[in-house]
Amino acid sequence: MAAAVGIGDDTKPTMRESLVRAAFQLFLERGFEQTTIDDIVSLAGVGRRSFFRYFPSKEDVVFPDHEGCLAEMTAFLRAAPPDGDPVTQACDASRLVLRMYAADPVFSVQRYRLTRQVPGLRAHELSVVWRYERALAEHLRERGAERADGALRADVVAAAVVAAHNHALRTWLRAGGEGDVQAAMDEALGYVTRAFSPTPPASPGSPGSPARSTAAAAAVDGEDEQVVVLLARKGTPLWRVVRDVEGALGE
Amino acid sequence: MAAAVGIGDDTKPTMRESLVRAAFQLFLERGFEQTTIDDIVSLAGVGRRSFFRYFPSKEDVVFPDHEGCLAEMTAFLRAAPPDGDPVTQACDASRLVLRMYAADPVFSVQRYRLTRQVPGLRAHELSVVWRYERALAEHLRERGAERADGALRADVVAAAVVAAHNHALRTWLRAGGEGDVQAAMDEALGYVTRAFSPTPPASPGSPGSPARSTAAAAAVDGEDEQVVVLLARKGTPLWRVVRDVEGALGE
DNA sequence: CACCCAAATGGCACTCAGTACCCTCGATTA
DNA sequence: TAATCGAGGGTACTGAGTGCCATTTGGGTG
Repeated sequence: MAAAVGIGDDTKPTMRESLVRAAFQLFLERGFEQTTIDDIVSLAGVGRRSFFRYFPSKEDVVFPDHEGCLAEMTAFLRAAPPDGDPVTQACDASRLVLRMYAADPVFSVQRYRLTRQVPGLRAHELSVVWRYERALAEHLRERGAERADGALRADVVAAAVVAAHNHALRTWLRAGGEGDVQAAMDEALGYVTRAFSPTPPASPGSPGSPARSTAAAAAVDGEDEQVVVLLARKGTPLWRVVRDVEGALGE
Repeated sequence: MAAAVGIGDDTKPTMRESLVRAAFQLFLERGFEQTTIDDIVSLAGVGRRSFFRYFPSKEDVVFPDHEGCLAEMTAFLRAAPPDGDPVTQACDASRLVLRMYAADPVFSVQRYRLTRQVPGLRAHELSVVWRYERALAEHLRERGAERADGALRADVVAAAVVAAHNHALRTWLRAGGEGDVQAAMDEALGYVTRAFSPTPPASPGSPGSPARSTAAAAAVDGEDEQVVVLLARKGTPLWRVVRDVEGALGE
């Protein structure tokens, strides 16, 4: 998943990149509403019709990578081991989204400031976030179907995970992208998992069942501690690595 | 707060009521997107300009009473006793919103079916719900400022309350407005209050505390392809593995 | 090289939401 | 009666988004 705006890329930028770059330049220097589609496409030097081939609406150009990120997240959830803790998996899925933001802090902060002051963008962001939340809730519902209140719990936990995620993320964005997002996210998600873990989960390093060895990852019993060895080609999709290593780590 | 559409009201309907009535008639018989503002105002027998005097957008006519309901809720929260339990107050505030829906089940069900199948309306509803959630979060933050994690907790609890509210409400709406909403709402909100009760289920060995220094990853150039070797203790939190391996994988 | 095909792009015209501005009408009041 | 004021109506405009068709581009293939 290349950076949102292909800075430092000496190859000819794609149409998407040109449009995003032109749009953000204008949005930042004169505002979202004060910028028309015609302004964007004329700065990018492309036809007006092309804009709507790449972005269904003016708002979508502000979130150019969310469609792919959502797909990545659903793939991650689908590939999650059925015997793992669904809440933990949901948290890990939300960390996947955080990665996208953290990959380009400057861009993320610019976008945050934009969406904060443009009501139309805030509304659009809500519908984006809503899709993540639905994906999490669906996963939790499927994996927690044995509970009597499974559907309710799924909705509530998904909302809580998203809220914690947004809290940590926005605190970081408000601070201009300075500081340790990961740590803040860990704390926020930890708060959620603590609230929704009726049975205190086994502490890390539990001498549990032997790990199932996958094609890529395997557990090995060392002298005094078990370790996991993972081999993966460079460029392997992260979710695939995660899936393979997750079982071996034994939760 | 009078019913949304003044049925059985023998006085001359106000402009608002005429517009809402005409709009819903057309939305239900030919769909939201297939209905233009001109259609609505000509059916209502008023000028086109008048529509936008009463509703800032076409979507707003579908939620004619939310502005007042939100004001009612914020007033309720502001008037809540300072020594009460903020979470309980937030739940009660959400019950206030439920009352608005339950006051006119037919209208609520019609609107639900409409918003479910029109993306634009769903997006608009999200921004409406978002304002309720912000109001709850603000209240929780103000009333729970003594906690260290007050702001995080406020966001998470507000999201959980709203999610529980929506779960119960939508289940009822999906069933056509039949059954006891109040009971379902009590159960849903009870689930949230239990999860965030003043005495949390203190879980020893909390999963939030990350194990230190457990994973390491490095990229190695092989004969014909690069591979990544990962070593990790069993039980290492998955997110930590992800963090360590993602750099090595080189995107 | 000529040709062709398919995808990508550009151009044009159109619908419709939303806004700015001004007009009319009727009721109240100085 | 004149001045005022508020509710509503009318007109024209901007700009987002769409459908349709022409044009270009970049391979293959004879």
